Amino acid sequence: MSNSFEILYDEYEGDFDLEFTLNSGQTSHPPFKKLDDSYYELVEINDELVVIKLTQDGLNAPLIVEYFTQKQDISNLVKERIFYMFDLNYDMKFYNFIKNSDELSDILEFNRGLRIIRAHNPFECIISSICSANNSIKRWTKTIEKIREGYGKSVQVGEETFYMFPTPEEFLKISEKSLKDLGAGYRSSYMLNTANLILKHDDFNNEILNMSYEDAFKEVLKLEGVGPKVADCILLYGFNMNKAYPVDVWINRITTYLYFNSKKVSNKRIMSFAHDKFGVYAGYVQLYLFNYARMSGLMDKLK
DNA sequence: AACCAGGACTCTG
DNA sequence: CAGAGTCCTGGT
Repeated sequence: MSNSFEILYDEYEGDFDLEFTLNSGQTSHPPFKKLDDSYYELVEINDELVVIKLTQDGLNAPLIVEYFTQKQDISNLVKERIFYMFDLNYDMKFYNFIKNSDELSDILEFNRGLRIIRAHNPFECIISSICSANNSIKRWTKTIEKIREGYGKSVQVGEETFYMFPTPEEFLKISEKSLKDLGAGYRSSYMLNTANLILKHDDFNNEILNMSYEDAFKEVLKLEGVGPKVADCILLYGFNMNKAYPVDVWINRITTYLYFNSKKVSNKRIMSFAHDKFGVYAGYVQLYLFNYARMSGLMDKLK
């Protein structure tokens, strides 16, 4: 059965544009499935699989939420999940911070309505992030979708089937050869070894969650296939740590363009610069700069 | 058909 | 600590 409700502009902080956000290339998970003018995603709420359908007619328009479930009305829980997923309670001081910066104020306008998308859970985020390393968004998306369709739980609504990312137990049933066949390449063994380690390490997620950003970074870096960039993606999207500033080529290019007069600067220096300069807003600044660098055409010219 | 883009890892200086 | 080569595959 299905239920529905709306989330109105004055219920959340700041601006929100669903479509813009979902298409911004964030590697927390692949884009939601689009059918007609709505976006669908399968989520797990209190051990129950729920298909969520989201519709929004542009920036700050009412977000129409419909969900499909076996049990009764769980609108409160679904709403809570959506607020978490798109960080709808986020800190408005970020807007003021970025608005008052000479280098960043144009970028705020360009990205109006863009939000961080939080991953469904740390495990999915960690494995997906490892798969994103040295990979294109397109190929990464294809691989993750095939992993879901081949090995995750599924729910059917009407004609459509929706898939979860596999749990650690389900994931570890995949052979290395199968993962390679799905396009994960040499990352396959990293993904499997890390999944195995997390499954054996009892309370891994809670331990990370209770650490400072700095300690968590060092800990996640120990996982196979996780370097500085992937570590920061995991902490930002999977563990809600907003100090993370994942530095990929795009972030390196635009940060050096804006703050280092386009000189060559190592990723390591970019990271520590961002921590000093942006503090707790680093994660959002990264998202806004990344999207701007990809979408504005500016970086293509500079290349 | 050769070459490049995209991060992590490993080895070397 | 920095720099270089290798890994896989889709794109030119």
